[in-house]
Amino acid sequence: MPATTHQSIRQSLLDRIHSGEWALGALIPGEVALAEEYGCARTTVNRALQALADEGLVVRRRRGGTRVSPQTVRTAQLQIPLLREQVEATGCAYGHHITMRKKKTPPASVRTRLRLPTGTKALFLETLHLADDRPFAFETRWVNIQAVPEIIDASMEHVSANEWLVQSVPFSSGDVVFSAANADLHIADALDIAVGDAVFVVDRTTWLDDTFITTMKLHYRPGYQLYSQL
Amino acid sequence: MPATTHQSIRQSLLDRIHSGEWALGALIPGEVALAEEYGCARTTVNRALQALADEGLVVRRRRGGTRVSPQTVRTAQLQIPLLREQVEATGCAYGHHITMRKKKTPPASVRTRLRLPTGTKALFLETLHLADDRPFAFETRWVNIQAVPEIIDASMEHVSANEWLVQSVPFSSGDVVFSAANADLHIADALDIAVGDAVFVVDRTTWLDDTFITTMKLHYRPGYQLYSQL
DNA sequence: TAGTGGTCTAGACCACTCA
DNA sequence: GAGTGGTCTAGACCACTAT
Repeated sequence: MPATTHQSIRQSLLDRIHSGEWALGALIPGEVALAEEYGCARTTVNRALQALADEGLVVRRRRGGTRVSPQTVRTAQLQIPLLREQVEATGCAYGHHITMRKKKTPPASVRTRLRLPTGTKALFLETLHLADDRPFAFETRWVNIQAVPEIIDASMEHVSANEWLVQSVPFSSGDVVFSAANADLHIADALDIAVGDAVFVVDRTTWLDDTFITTMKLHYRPGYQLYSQL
Repeated sequence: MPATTHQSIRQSLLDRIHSGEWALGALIPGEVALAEEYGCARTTVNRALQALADEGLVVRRRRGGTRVSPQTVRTAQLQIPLLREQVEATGCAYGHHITMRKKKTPPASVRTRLRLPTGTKALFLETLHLADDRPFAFETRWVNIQAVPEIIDASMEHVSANEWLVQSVPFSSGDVVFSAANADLHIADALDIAVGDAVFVVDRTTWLDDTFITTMKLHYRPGYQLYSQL
């Protein structure tokens, strides 16, 4: 006897979509009909369909009913784990080196993007992340001292700046940009690779309401892959 | 007077987290307490907290209560739009060229990964995607003819293989891998760039239950960025 | 074992939008 | 105007787990 939980109904509906019972773009029976078919309350069916809608698998409109999403492209969930976890997941020992740490005035390009007043100083950090003592990723970071004054006194010996911030400061919004670049001399030197080697680059900036918290740029050693399930 | 909708409660709870009322890792009042505070049914509070839990902002455990997630790293939602949409979003006209299309036996490396029986033929496609008639991305793709026989007769003049598949065939699971690579001669030639230039690479494979549907590899022209909100 | 979240129900009203 | 999804409520029982 099948349980009539919203999860089991979600799965059943999913199966029926995959089986071809409802083609891409086709109309699905209404909530009341499905509730009767499954022998449960409409609320329960609603919840199952809501879940599918959140995942982008169906499209719902009042009066228009529920349709199977006409396109199969979905949004991928990206994990973005801590660097330490990424390294440890490969079975290597994680370590890091702070190669630079100083208060200074950010260049105009950075300052305007972060909406900092002219003349403001920010904390600049360069960190080399290691896997089994070999370079894994090179990080450059700006931190807003006004927003996170505690960071000045934080010891970064055992916990990287990334990890310290993630465990200490909330943020309300942020963005990530992924790209590929040829290593310049500075990067190549830090990662111990050849100039021109293709490196995977991640740019991340976070905000708390309208105050800038931190921005970072990560250069991964060649061979790095970012994996995601659909 | 504030409406007591699950959305407004979600927002209010979010604000209280951002304001520091509840620090990272701190315990949030129980559902009954919050329901009383907001003057609504527990179900409504539950829904708001569920939403925050789905987004990874809070962690909930029976008997243990609800806590603000101790780490601010969240999962990013990646859009993965159609190439045509990516191109048109930049204000350019989209076009594509199929530079190769033939049935052939995939190499062992591909065959085993896709769990195809030895000797099986599959459809191999090479497509050049254009923005304003200039190369934008180069795609190589394998399609399982057994799973998608209709593709043999599909005209690809006006709709790319990518788009045709996305609009015609559902899938139940898939994976995406992002990486960076130096362009080899073949890629450089197709994209009209120099050998060694860093290209952004996307690998995507989709399945319907346990049958392989298609796998593709996309090489983007230098300068391409993948953007995502946190 | 007690307290928390997880879930289902039955009923109700509302908001949107298609015909 | 009618039919669909969107949502809230009040109550109930269950499942897990910290103490």
